[in-house]
Amino acid sequence: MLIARFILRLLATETTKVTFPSTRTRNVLETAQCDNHLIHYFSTTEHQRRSPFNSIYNLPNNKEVEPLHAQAIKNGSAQHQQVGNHLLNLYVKCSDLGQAQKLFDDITNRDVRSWTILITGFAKLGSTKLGLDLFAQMQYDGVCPNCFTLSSVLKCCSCLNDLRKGKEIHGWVLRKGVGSDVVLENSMIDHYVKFGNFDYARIIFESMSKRDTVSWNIMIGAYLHIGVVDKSIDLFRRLPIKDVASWNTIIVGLMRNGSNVKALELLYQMGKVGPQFNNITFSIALAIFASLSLLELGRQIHGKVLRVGLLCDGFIMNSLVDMYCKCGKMDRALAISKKPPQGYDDMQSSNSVLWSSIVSGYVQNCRFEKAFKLFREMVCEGVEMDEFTLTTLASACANAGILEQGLQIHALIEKLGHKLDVFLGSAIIDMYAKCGSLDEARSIFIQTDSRNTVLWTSIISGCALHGQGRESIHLFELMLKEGIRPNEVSFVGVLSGCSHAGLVEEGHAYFRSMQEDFGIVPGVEHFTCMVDLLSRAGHLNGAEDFIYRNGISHISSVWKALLSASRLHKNIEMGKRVSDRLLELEPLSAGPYVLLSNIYATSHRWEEVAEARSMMEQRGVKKNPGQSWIQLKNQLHTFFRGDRSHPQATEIYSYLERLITRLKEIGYSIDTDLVTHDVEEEQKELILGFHSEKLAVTYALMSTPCGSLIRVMKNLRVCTDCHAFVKYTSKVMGREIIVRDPYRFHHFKHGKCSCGDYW
DNA sequence: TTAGGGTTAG
Repeated sequence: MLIARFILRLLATETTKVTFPSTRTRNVLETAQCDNHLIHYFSTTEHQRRSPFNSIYNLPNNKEVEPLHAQAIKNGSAQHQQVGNHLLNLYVKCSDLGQAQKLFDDITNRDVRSWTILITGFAKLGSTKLGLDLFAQMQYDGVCPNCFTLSSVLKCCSCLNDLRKGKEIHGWVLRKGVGSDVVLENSMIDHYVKFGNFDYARIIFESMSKRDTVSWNIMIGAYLHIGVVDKSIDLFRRLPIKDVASWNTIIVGLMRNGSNVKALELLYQMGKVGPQFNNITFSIALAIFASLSLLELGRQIHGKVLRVGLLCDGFIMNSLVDMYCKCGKMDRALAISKKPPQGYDDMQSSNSVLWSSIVSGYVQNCRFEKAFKLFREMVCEGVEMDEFTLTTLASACANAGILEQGLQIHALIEKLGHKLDVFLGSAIIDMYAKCGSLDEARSIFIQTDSRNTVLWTSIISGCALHGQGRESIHLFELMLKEGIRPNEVSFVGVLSGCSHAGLVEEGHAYFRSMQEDFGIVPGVEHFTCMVDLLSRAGHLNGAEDFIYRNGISHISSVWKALLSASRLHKNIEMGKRVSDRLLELEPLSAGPYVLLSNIYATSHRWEEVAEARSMMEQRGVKKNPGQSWIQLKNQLHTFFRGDRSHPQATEIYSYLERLITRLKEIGYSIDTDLVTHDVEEEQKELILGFHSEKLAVTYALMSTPCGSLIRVMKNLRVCTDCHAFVKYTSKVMGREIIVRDPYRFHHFKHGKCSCGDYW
């Protein structure tokens, strides 16, 4: 109901109008009577330039300004202050700083406004160093700056991270008694906010004799920036006149603080009682709908955007594409992205955002091959590869487990000279960890200089993934020592580390500390880790008790963990009870049936095995087939259980048979308990012999040089027989073998596995 | 003063 009313209101709204040039500017020109062409320019083009949404479209083009300039030179008025300043303004507005500088040098009687226009131009267009140089020259020339000059100079200081210079300006203002000017005071507040000097900002805000909406908006934004959501909402409610920027600021700030639903509520309120939406509001609305996967509302905005002719706005278009990608509608996203935006000021960057959204969309939808194909196209078309795109690509390599491609992405990052910020750093650490190179992940971690919670969590989880529970704990403690506050994911990392290494006591302690010291309410993942920890360590009854005590018996993942451990510890009674519970919760998932039949098979209760299998068939539940893959020389080789489709299948099977004979000589015996069908011993041996990881390891042994590392990826957990098989193989063949299953890594070396047979 | 794409999880 709320949403429906919201949409109705939204569709009825009109949008803010912005015109250029302002009436004031036009009057200046008219009174100056400087040049017929200039007056003609403004009087005839204003209505043509009018666009309801964005001043970008109202900006002049330098091809239009140049004839005006030429005419003014002809009339001898260009070097005069009034006309000169106005032309200067036009050049700045069309971003032609070169011409602006030339003209500035030509103006004979420059006043404070001439200096200010150019300094403001430098500040707005990012040439902040030049802005400060010009300010120094202005002071040298003895020209006294006004409030507008100082405001732009402060902006330059903020961009250049020059807090000292900003403070100098502040001191200068206090000494000279420039007087209270709201624009200047706003800039000072903004400057201090950007440097995290929140107290200074608040002192200035509270001492202001007159505040405008901008002053309030900056403070609201500042509170949101430091995560003080309640205070920002309080300030927003007290704000007497809320303009469109006030609403946009609070809504986008809530979204960035993770309060998406609250942001949605305020957006609804804005539609009901607030000002008309502008293009920024639409962009924010699309981002909210994207993050909440509200496709229908996103579509409504799309319709509105089309009706008001906003689709050509680069920002809006990118937001729309991203919304469709995040809602899984890649075709819609691609269709929109085909139409290039018009009148956009930074095509290169906009294009990069667009490609990045689509690559990210493919990664989120697990279409890694498509993502890499797009990446290759981006390289061919010379699209700028920024940190955003590269982070997404690193994440794709991590999820697909393709180390070779990951190495290429890392090399590209270094070639382009990108610094590993927290995002890129975390993604690269995660990529190396998930591709099996924990040492490399550690070395990258050591090299990073700015580390936040996510970056620390990436390496902690990486260690857990490789079964290095002690190392996970060590890093977690180091993180605490450095004053970095763990979040809920950090605890999943350290708990799963404890679980993989059998560290029961430590796991319990962290689970308590998470709630008591950090106030984090345990979620499904934490509970699952705890049940896993307890049950794998053999405390099956304790784990079941934990489930009921914590009121989590409706969560299927905790029962799955317990069921898996019941099989590991061959506890049939528990296995039966747990699988019954699990089948009630998830009647259509294959896992419980397979685990249950495995439990019965372990005790040779073939009737029950058959019963479980037939129940599965009757309900139309299909088991996900076991699959392993390896990458050799840029080519993926995939194997299924009993697969004979590989061109070298005959050689692989004969090699495998010979290998098994050799392994048996040193003590390997096939664990026939694992076979889930009631078949003859010899037949069971054959079925086990065909498990996909055995085929993949065998093919790797045949195709790679002696002594080289073998990496195998697997979609299901490794069975105990294959685990033993790979252990013996690593000993007999003198090879290091890494197997990645969906939950962790196994490093096999000299006949031992890094998991210590505990997985 | 406000807008778009990025990282960690049984």
